[in-house]
Amino acid sequence: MPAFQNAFESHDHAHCADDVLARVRVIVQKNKLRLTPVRQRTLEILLESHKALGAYEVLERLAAEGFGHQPPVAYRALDYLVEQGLAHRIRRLNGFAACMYPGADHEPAFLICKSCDKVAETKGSAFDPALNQAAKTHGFHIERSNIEAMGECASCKGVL
Amino acid sequence: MPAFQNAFESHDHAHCADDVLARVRVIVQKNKLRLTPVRQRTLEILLESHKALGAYEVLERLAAEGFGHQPPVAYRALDYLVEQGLAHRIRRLNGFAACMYPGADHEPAFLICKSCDKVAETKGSAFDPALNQAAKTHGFHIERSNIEAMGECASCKGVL
DNA sequence: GGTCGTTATGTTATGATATAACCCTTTAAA
DNA sequence: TTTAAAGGGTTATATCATAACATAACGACC
Repeated sequence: MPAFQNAFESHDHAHCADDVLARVRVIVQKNKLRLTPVRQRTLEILLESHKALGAYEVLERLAAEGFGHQPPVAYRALDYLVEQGLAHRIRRLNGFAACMYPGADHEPAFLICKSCDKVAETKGSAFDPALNQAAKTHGFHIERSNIEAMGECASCKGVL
Repeated sequence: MPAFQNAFESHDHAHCADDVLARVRVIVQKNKLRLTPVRQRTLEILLESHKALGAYEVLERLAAEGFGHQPPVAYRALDYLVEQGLAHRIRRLNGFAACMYPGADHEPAFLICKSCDKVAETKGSAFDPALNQAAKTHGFHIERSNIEAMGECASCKGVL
């Protein structure tokens, strides 16, 4: 498993997505998750691109495919995926993205390209050292953390 | 200037806030910022506590003090402060907090206590090493980044 | 195989957050 | 002192998210 899933370079995306799905299947088995049809499709929709999707975008897709038409349908599926570590919330974009390292139990970090809107995930091995140090010193217990970095990817830099 | 502003321990907050304001005054002078009444008050309101405030909470306060009553009043003041580096947006909380290190040009990192809702800012010296490395390797140019860590502060851990 | 508590999925309605567009006033610079 | 730019107020609306409730599906158990 690579340490960095480069969403920005062109790649065999079908393989890329299938690879994630294959790992998801293992986790589903192992943890006895109930990856129901809505949830499965929601994850697949997220995996179609490396962009973060808003809940309402996902909802549109789900509705078109015969699932419910109301916001909670999408939010529930998305929240479930996030809880199970199969997706992440990208707060800066009010959106969601499939986790590229399902099962790896990591603190996610994201590179977000302001030009093409794509999102790449890195699997940070641990909490940021400086932050971790500060937390330790003052007795703060970190449960979860995430990093969102805005910038521009190589492809877009070349274009502009 | 300390490397970590501990919002969670009891402290002389009036001094703490005044200290920040004093540094802000220097920056305002140096950069010829227009810290108008709404903006100044908005910053002061943020500085009253170590909690992140929603735009509508700020708005209520401003309205009560004779400023405008509509959302853009608060959002404009808050956005200005963020642009000038005098405040930060805490996305996880849909809120804003005064910057504790104005003028220090840093990538902020936050410890957010889930129990008392207070927010402490650390002045990360640079981008997260792992993320920075990934970005470099793939030619991604990071412009801004921030870290938001959820957890529980020492005071709240003691209580629970 | 029924039954029963739990989980899932759908609904309607509403809450919370954020911005667009417009108009007048203030500011600072020519 | 005119004038362009920035500020601050408004109304209206867009966008994002959840509360509360009803029915259906699941799965553990006797």
